Amino acid sequence: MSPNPAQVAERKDRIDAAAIEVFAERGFAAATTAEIASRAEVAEGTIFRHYPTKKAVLIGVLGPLARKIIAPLASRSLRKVLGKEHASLEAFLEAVFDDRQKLLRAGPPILKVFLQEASLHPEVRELAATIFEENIAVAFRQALEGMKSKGWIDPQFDTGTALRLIMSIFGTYFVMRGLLFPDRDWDDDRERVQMVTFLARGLSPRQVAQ
Amino acid sequence: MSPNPAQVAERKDRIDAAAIEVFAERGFAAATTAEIASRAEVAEGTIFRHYPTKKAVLIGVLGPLARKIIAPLASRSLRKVLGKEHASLEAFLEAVFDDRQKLLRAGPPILKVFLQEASLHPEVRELAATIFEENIAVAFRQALEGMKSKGWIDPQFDTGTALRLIMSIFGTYFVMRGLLFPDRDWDDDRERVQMVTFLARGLSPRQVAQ
Amino acid sequence: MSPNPAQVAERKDRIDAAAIEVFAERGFAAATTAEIASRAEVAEGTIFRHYPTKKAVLIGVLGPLARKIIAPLASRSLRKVLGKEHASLEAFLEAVFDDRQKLLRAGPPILKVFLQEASLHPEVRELAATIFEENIAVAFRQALEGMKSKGWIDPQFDTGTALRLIMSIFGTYFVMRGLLFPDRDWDDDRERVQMVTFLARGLSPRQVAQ
Amino acid sequence: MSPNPAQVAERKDRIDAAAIEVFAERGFAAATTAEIASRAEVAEGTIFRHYPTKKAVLIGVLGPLARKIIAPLASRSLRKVLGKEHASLEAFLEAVFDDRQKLLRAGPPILKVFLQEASLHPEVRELAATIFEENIAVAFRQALEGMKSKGWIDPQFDTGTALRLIMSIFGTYFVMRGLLFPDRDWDDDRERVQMVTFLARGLSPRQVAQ
DNA sequence: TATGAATGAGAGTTCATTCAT
DNA sequence: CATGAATGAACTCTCATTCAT
Repeated sequence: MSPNPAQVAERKDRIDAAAIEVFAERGFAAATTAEIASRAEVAEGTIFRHYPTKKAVLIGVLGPLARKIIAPLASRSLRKVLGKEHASLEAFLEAVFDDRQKLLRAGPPILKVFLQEASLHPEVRELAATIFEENIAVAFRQALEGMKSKGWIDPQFDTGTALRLIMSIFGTYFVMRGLLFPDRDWDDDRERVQMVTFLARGLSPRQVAQ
Repeated sequence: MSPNPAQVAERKDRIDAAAIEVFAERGFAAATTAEIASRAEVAEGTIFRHYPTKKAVLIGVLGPLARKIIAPLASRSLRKVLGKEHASLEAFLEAVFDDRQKLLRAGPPILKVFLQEASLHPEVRELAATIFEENIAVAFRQALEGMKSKGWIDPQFDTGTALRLIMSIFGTYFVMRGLLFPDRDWDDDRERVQMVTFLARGLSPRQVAQ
Repeated sequence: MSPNPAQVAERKDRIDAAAIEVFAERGFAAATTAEIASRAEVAEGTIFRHYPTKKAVLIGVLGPLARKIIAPLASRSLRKVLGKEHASLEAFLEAVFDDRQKLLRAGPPILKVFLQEASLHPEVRELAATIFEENIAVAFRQALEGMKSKGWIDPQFDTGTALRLIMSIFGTYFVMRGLLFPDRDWDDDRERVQMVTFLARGLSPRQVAQ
Repeated sequence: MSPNPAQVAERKDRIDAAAIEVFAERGFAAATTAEIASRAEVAEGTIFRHYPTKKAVLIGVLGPLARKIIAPLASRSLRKVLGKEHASLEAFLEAVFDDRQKLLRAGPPILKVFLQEASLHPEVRELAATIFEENIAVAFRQALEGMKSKGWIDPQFDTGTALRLIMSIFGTYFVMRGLLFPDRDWDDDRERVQMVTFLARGLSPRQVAQ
């Protein structure tokens, strides 16, 4: 009974997608529900049948969509990372980089929204932290622990810190490369080599001169 | 009331300071000229005698203020970095870290504004890039070149890349520590040691067993 | 779902009852069809199968419901008033007061709606006038005429005026007591005595010193 | 400095007057700020420089305006009532009636608003009670006490009750006559005589047959 | 007949900007 | 140059009403 549930869901999906787009382009505060509605090809009032306020759109769209996009990609990544026996720390890091890059090509607008709004809305911050923790950090730390015991990573580094170091290098690169200065000349391969070399060298125990 | 130039300038300074504060707290789009005016203890109309639009306030306040705050601190930092002969790459990196940390304690609101608005306004992005380039990057690269020739940094790293690697590690730490999760437990000393160790090891040429 | 006529009627009754409730609480303009629907446990659209517009709900609900609630109570009252031979004007007025009070305890929401909307909607005004006229005034006037001929009521008072005088005193008391200031301390018995004494004395022919 | 304060005040007065008008015609909930603005010949935004919300317009306009209209008239009335030595209770009541009637011709819209909104908004209710108490009731009760001691009013009536009885009779008449059924045929003089006779007779001590 | 998602006109409110003083 | 009241366009949100199911 009542309008086709599939259509209802499809409409909500269109609203969510449009919202992410507009939030990414304009930022939350400058985004208007009118524009979201028009991109979703939906009446403005329809948005408010699905979310009580504009802010609820932000929160309600970020969580589920992030899980839909990040979770599957993250688990693919982790299968690579954990499943395969990597030949070396470098090989592991290369795999991580490549995977992250694919992830970014899949869902950049939502990531932009996270970056833009995190410092303004504590809810977004916590959401991002939770999603990261659940989908990435846990398994990643496990992998790093494994490498510590193999002697690939210096045990003097706290696992959490090591994770942050890796993420700092790759994350900053992706943010600059993809969001801030996409028009600069980037030599991805060259940068990747240097980052991986640097990370591997930095994390591995000091080669004692023997 | 009075065209006294000193008063006029002082008023403008109050507007600028108030603007930065409000932009940092609410973000550009959610900031209101009314709040800026009230914090500056100035009539709303007065803002528009100094800037034609709200956006002009953002741009016009970011540049000069950034130069006023960042330039002096940056040059102090560079004098330390370039003037002193550091005993090692680690010593250099430690000095950089400590200096950056002081800088952040001095002017966090303006930095928050840069971070928040960079992805939304190309002008801000370019401004930040220019300021960084002029005040930090040039001299910093010089220092890095010097270390390359001393054999402290592996010449396989492009100087620009090396700079970005260092900034990635420290920058990400400061953003997380100061802006995103200031309430988590942070052991600054422990983290600093690990970051410096990691950076030094990662950048220095591989210790060839000899 | 089912065109079962009993269910249909029952649903309509639920809508009517819910409508009166909500109109009484919020006033017609601030009442929403959504709230009426939810209290009636009916879909919002269902309301519009029974009434073409929200205003039609008001009008269409007030008349029949008023007749259902007021008419029976009023006729009970009139039987008391007309049927019994009262010992005095006071006794008659006491009976009226007590009866009115019971009536008010039975159907206050609908009366509140009448009071609130009468000044705004001519239809409601006319409806109230008609119901009052048909169910109360006619018989009441008859009773008053009887008392005039018994010499209990001064013939100088027009019967309609006398009716209004009685209704003014009791009505104002009930509105203040029940609707406007229910939280004040009211000594109902004391007030009743005074009102009845006052009314009786005011209406009865001047006691000529004999 | 800044726009002429007299003009500002005049504009606010226009808003207040327009608000009362629209509230009286449509009721608070159905009144729109757009209509108030257009009648006041003011931009809609201007209303919100004077009042934070529409509800604040209601409250903020009712109080001062009521004091402006009711207080002077009430005091005039009271001077008549208290200053003059009335020849009889009837004379007193006639004076009251005439005075009230003038008051009603002066400010009916605002009174309509009070009547309409009192049952919906406790603030309005309290406001009305306060204004009535301060401007009318206190002095009126004094007058009634005086008449009790003169033997014009039966001391068995509580003064507050006597006040209510008088107000019930006159008030109900004015509401029906002016607001609810202005189009009926009303013989004001005839009604006045009857009300005054009725009130005087009802309140005065029973003429003991001697 | 009943449903309830969708609609869109219009509500109250905000705010950058203007301008008479 | 400073003021701050006024503006009105644009915003978020509400709600009676419609209509495919």
